Amino acid sequence: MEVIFLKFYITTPIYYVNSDPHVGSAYTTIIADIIARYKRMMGYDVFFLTGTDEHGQKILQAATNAGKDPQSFCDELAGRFKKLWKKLGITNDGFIRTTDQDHMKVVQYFVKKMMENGDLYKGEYKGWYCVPCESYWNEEEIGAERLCPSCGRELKYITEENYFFRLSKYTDALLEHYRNHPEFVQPDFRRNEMLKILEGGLKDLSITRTTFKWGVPMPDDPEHVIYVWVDALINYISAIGYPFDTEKFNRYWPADLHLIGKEINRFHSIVWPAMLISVGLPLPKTVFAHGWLTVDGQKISKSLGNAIDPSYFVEKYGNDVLRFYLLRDINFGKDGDFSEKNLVNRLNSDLANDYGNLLHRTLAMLEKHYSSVLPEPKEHDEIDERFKEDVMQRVKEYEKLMEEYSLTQAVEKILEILMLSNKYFDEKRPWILAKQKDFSRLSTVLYNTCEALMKVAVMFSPIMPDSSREVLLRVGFDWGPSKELLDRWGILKPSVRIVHGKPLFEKKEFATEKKESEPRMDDLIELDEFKKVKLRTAKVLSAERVPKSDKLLKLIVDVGDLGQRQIVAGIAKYYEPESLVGKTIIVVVNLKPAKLMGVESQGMLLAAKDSTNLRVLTVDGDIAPGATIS
RNA sequence: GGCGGUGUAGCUCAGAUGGUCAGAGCGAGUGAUUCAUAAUCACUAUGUCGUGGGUUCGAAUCCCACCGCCGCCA
Repeated sequence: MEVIFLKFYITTPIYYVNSDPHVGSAYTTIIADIIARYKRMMGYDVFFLTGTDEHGQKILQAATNAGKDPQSFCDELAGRFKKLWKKLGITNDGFIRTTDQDHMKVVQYFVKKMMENGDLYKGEYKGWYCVPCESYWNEEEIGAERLCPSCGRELKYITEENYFFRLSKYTDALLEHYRNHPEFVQPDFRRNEMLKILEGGLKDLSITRTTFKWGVPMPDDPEHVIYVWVDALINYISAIGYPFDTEKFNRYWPADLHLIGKEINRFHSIVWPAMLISVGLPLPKTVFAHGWLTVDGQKISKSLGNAIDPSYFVEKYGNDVLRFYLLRDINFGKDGDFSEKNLVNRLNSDLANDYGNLLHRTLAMLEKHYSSVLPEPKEHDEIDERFKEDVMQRVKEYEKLMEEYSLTQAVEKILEILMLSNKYFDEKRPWILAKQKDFSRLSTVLYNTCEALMKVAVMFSPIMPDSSREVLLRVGFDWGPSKELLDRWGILKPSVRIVHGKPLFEKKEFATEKKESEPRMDDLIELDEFKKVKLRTAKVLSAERVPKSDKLLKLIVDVGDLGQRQIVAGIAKYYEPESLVGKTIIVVVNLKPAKLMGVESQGMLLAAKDSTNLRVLTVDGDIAPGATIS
């Protein structure tokens, strides 16, 4: 009889250690962790791998700049990644470094095998090369400036003898695989991009370098160092024992999911599979290329200084909140914007209000009316039954969505349960039942709400492990989340002791105060937008108070070729009408007319205001009324 | 330059095969309620479904053109 065993091998990219980890790498790793935890909960034997990519010219450069030898530089950076993952609650089973001796041996073994299979040949490369990017560029790609299309730096024309991988040979095999395995590359729009490349035919790939030494030496030809990407990709199999620990390797390979960012899709969806075919290994089941994060609408970049340190958010809001926010607010797969303001919104409304408060109000009543002992549900009606069905339906949908990596949609199902539960609670009015001493119905309401909350905590547990554990403890569980807890209604044992406890999530305020002199990047406007505002100089011909208003003055101004305008302005507290006459002021002339206290205003004058005073803007010296301002 | 995608309420976005598809959440407003973390529940969107044409009895949904943004490739 065949024993069915469920395994799940998931990987993140190995991160390039030329700088500290930022939200981008944290995002990928957190998502992978969520999937890994989910699969474990569902009973899979999970192997979750992450690690660091430590070879190549750029690392060498970064190490040199830091005044360190490359290995100790890498050791330090790899340590920082490990530390951050620990802080983020990442449950990786392996951490691979490409400078591990074991890994380097496997790379050589792998490349040798490609060679034996006739997939490598020595060729001469002539052309433009970007040293920092370790990339070759075609003449057509670089333009007249001869700058690197990727980093913008100067290119060198070089002639180099390299080993090439016969990537072109695998075009058809890959196309075939794409056709037979529509789930191979996700999301589907990424798959289509790769298909287009394949349909255009592949070129052979240069896979060694001779200009530096920081890498894995080519077997039997140590003048050559293996291209960093080839080195890096092999991590996915070297980390699980290929080719020496066959038991472990056969257990986990092929990978179920390579989770990556969209920028490295081509290496994972074309180059890597071709390499695997070359040595006769099965291909990973799915490559999922997620989108990029922007921060407050801006691309993450060092020059903008917005490369956020994820630790900041963990310390300020807690790990659960950060993880929840990333899944909830950034539609997994697409690009999305990371903003602290939205994070606080989600924390307050979804977590503190809908989730934490529901738990709190439920447990408070149990404490008060049942001395913190979960009662047995008694009388029930069609509302109770419908509630159970609605919840269980969401549970099933959640499982389905998680399976297909629709993570954001899966979270929405959990939140739907919370909304249903709050609604159920309000419909049933347990506080009224308590006053009426209707314990037969009160017990049912409180039990059902607890059961729903337990399910929510279980569903949330891959995403928010800490708070989920807390909720489970409070409703009387001292063991971890598992699939069984989701399978049917009525898991909670009556008579178990519950714990009321403190609010689960504390609300936060997001300080929006900004220095006006320091506009944030997201406040910037296009020149076009500014140009929409038509400003002119205007000479004040007359000024008088608007009757029955202590704020408004009515001015008649001369705007040169635009004639005279009547402007109503709220400056009466700061100016005597007559003192304005004769002044040349600045007015907006294309503002929609508006009526203030029944008086039409055909424009707006500009004024500067601080906490105590207001002064009308004027011009420096004489200029004709109606002069344009730009 | 080629190919692909996208443009829907203030914000973030859902809207197979054209006909309750004009929606959800957040924010805002009104009401209810008081068990609870000023929480919850109900009700409220006159949105040119980017613009202009076309096909059709009928289009956010199909076709063409244009504008904007994005991606992949070159």
